[in-house]
Amino acid sequence: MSITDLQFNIDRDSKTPMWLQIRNELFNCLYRDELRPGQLIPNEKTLVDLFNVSIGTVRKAVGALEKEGFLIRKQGLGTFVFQHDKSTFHFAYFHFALNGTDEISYPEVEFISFETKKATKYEAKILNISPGSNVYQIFNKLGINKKNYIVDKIIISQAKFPTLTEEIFKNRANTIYNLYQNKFNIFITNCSEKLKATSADKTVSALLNVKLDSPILRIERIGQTYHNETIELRTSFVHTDDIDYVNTQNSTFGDTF
Amino acid sequence: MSITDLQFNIDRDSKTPMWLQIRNELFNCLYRDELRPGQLIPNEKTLVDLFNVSIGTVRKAVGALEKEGFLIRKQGLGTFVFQHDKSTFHFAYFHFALNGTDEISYPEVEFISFETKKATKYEAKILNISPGSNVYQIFNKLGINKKNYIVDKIIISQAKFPTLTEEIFKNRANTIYNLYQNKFNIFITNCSEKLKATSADKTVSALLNVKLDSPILRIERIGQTYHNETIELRTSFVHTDDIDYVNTQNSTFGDTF
DNA sequence: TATATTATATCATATATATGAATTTCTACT
DNA sequence: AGTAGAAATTCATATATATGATATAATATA
Repeated sequence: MSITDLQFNIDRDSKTPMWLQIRNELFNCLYRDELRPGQLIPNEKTLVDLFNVSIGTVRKAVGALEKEGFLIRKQGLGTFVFQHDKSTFHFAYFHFALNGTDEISYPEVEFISFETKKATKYEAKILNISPGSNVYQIFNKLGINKKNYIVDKIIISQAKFPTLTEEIFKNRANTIYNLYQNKFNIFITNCSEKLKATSADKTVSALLNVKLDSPILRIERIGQTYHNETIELRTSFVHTDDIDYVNTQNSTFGDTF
Repeated sequence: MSITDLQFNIDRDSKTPMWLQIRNELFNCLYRDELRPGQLIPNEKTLVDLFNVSIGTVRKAVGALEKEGFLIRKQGLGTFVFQHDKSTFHFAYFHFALNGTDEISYPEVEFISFETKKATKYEAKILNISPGSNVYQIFNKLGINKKNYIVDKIIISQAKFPTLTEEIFKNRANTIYNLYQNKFNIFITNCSEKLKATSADKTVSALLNVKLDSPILRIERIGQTYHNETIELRTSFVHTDDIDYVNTQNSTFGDTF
């Protein structure tokens, strides 16, 4: 079933503009997986025929999804569905820069452990699963320039990744989100992070080679899909003596929609 | 001298698109102060005549500046230059939410102190002034629901705010950025923040009523103008037991330009 | 005077169309 | 086989125009 076989209903008398209706229809195709990450979407002329509108209206709809980050337009080539990748990961999700610099460098990732355990009450609440159901708990160390600064604890529901094993996780050739996307058909579209200052407990101090009770930046990131289904709870413990968490607002402010 | 009297040169043969040239000309008007915060800019028809292009091209240029946050379009009313205000401040610059919630509430600000001192080497470097030149150092306490969580230290160059006094600062009716904007003609357009975990020193522990060496989130924010001239160095010390620093990426990612 | 109606100004949506730029694919030539 | 050039595909820019939606201002009416 190709997208070009689908029937779309654009209500010309609706109070919601046609371009927005088209944007929503295309968005639905994305999360219903009728358009998959990396895939080429139909060209503008085809979309014009499909939706029976003018090309300007199609361009406005596609432009909105491009601005939101779901589509990537390439002149002379076509429009593609965004996919997680080493190149795209970078700016979107990694917020650390070495002291004194503003450059965000790509982190080195080192696997620590992979285990199955029962979800805590809090984890279950966040992941919207029953307390006590199985989750994978994965630890990684992240570093820059051969020095480790970050311990990552990932919690994901086993039910959503039934075939995941330590081997598959360790042997992935790309980013973790790319693994979710390509092997499990789960596409993380938005993240929100909550930051706190804490101090190093025994585990963290050992892994990061810092003193017990050293100041540690604790980041809790929630990764969600198109319809805000929470997939991943990732807690980072960061030793910030040599690196900063960087957050830049480029313009005065910006409502997405 | 009104903007409508100015002469604009749009090169129709340039490789940079006309809409971008117009966007840049309008942006220049903004930072040259020919269009001031809150001001109504010429309507689309006038801009069409001014730049001698079609209305679609004008709309694309204005749309870009709107997306960047510099202009605010209001249907039926006109297009205005963004201004700092209590209502706009909110989402753009205050990143804290009470534990368990995602709502970012408006903080209560309490003045602590205002003094003139010599810039440290680091402050001078950030503010691009000579070490030892005069700066104002201003302390504030910020709270949510009558409880104080944040101490803010503001450093600004005296040379850029020659007439600023403690009285003027304390008696402002609006936000601090609004004061810069309206009384000193200095408009902060972009901020970048660097976060670290530290621990409470004597001053901070006293002001926030926490134990010495408690974990403290330290945020260094640099506020800049249109051309990235650094105006303000603001360091926040945050007691994060009850509040989180929240950072949300709404879509996969987003290049502004 | 207070309120409802009408007119006006301004941005928003939508169509139709033409030309340009970037990329890939095809084709002909050496 | 390899390369250069032409053709085709696709998105980007730009113009012209018509109609709609929204907010304010002006006017008429009770």
